[in-house]
Amino acid sequence: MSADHPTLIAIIGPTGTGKSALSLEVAQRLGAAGRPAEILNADAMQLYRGMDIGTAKLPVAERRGIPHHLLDVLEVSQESTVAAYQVLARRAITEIVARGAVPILVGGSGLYVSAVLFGFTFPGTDRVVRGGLEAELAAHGVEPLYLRLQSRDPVAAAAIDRRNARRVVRALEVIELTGRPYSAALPAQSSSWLPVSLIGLRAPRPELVARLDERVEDMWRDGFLDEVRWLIPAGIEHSVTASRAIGYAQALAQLAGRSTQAEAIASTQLLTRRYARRQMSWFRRLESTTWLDYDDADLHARAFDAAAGEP
RNA sequence: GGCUCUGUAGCUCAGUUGGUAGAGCGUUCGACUGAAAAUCGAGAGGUCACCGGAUCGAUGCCGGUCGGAGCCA
Repeated sequence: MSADHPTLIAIIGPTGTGKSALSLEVAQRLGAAGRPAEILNADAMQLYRGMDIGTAKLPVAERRGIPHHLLDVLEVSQESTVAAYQVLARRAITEIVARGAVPILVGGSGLYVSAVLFGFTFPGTDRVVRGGLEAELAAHGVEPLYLRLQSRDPVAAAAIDRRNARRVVRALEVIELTGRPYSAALPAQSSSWLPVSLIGLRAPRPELVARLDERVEDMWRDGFLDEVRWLIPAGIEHSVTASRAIGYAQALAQLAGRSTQAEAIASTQLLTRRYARRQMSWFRRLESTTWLDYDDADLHARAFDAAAGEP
C-alpha cells in the first residue's frame, strides 16, 4: 500500500442501508487488487453472541470467507461499553495491519466508530461512585445533581442539558474520580488515530422508513421471538445494555404478555426509525465522509474508489 | 326521514364560563467521551369544516350547509 493510501476504511450510515453487503463487496475488490481485507464490526449490539436476527447480523455462511472480527464477543449478560470496545477494536486493527491486510470498520454505532477513529480517551469509571450518583438521581431527580455540576464545573454544566441525567451523572463521576474538570468535548476530527477513508451510505427518508418497517416485520416472521426466548436463560433480561436493544425489549414484553405482537412490532418500527435519524445526526458531522446512495447503480465501484482514497 | 353525538396541526385527541389555541405521535434539525440500538434539546406545522347572524370581538353562542358515527323508524 502506498503512503497516501488510507490505512483504514470505515463504512458508516444508518441501519438498513446495506453497510454489511457493501463491506463484502469492497473487501472482495480489494482482495482482487492484491490487498486482502478484513472486516470489523462497529455495531454495539452485534457484539453480542446470540443476538442475530434482531441486529441483522450477517450470517457466517454469507461472509464469503472474509474474516470478520468483533462479532459475538460478548455474552448477553455482560455489559457493553465504548471504552472496552475501543481497546478491542484498536488492537484488532493493529493486528490486521500488521499482517498486511486492510481493516474495514463497519457499523452504525456512532460513538463506537468515533472512539476508534478519533482521539478519544475515556476517563475511568467506578461502580461505587456511579452507584451513589444514580441512587441520588433516583431519590431526588437530576436537578440537585445538575446544580452541583454547575458549581464544580461550570464549563461542563454549560455544555450539558440540565435534564440529561445520563450525562450529568457521568460528568460528576469523572470529576469525582479524577479531581479535575470534565471539560469533555468531542475531540477534533483532525485528531485521527489512523489515516481513514470514510464511506457513508444514505437513503432518502421515505425509502429508508419503508425498508426498516419491512425488516422489522421480517424479523418476527423469521423466528425473532424464538431467538429472544433462548436469550432469556442466558440472562438478557438482567443486562443493562442488551435488554435495551431495539426489538429485544419489545419482544421480551410480548413474551411476558405485557404487549401484543402487533404492539411489539409497531413499537419496534417506531424506535428503529428514530434510531436511524439519530445515527444520521451523528454521522453527518464527520466531514471527510464520502456519501453514497444505497441504490446507486455504481455503488460498488464508487465505494471502492473512495476506499482507495481516490475521489 | 327523525333523534343524538361529531368535524381543532400529517394522525389521535385536549381546550377556551367568547379576547384567534395545546399534547402525544409523526416531520425537520441539533447535542453527544465508560448503558450509545442509550440519554437529552430545539424548530416547522392550524383562516379551530363551510356560509351567515347577534357581539367591540367567535374556534367557542344562534341559524343554515356539507361530511362522519350511532340509535330509532
